[in-house]
Amino acid sequence: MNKVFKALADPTRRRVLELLRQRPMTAGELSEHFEVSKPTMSAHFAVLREADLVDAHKQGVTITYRLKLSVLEEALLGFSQAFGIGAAPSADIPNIPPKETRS
Amino acid sequence: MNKVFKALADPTRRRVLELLRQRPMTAGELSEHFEVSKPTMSAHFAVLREADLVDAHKQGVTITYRLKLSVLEEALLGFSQAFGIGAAPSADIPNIPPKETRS
DNA sequence: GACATATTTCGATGATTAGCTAAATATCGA
DNA sequence: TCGATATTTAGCTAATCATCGAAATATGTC
Repeated sequence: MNKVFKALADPTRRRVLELLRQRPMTAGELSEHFEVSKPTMSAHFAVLREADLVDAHKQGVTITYRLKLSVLEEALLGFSQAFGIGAAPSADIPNIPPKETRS
Repeated sequence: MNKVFKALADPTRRRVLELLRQRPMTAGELSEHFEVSKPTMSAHFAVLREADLVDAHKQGVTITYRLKLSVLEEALLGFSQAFGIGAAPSADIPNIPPKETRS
């Protein structure tokens, strides 16, 4: 789960995931959406793979990346529920009323 | 939103947020839960403030940090919804006053 | 086999980050 | 005012990170 959050920390990688939400795409196809070099994109893909957020499927000379939505979902939902955010079985977690002060 | 994800990328900071989920705590009180130095913790607090995930309320010599749940919620839920995850919006989460830490 | 294509690995670089100790700042109580 | 306490700022180091160009790897085509 730490790796997932580390992976989500970079805007490029979050954008890659959003692109993959629509359909699987090849590395080159994904790269076209960004202005960074292909080695850099490749490194981003490696981080996403390492976090198990995508899987890579090689067909011939191309590599197709596919979003592993369940992994993203589990991490995000799991974390959210620890805070009582989102769809959650009503947990007995006390919350603090907002107060909006700053020094 | 980028700052929020950057802030969430560090396990210490995620843990701080989870501690603050229960009740507001002072910087020193929070620091006791970790094995890093206080200046290091102070830097983590600064990142969380910068991401607007907490706010700081100075009372006398101590500074009390409080989780801004709505900001966390908005970021997490917003991102989740881009993926169709965790569709259900947070119902009523009971707002229970903090355990009195005598001032 | 030679060549083009898709992608990764290598090696380097500059930026950011987490960590530390020491020092500064601010507040409180005597 | 002095000393204790809480927290931050300053200055530093080591590690991690995003990025690049060049080279390597693998595949398909002629």
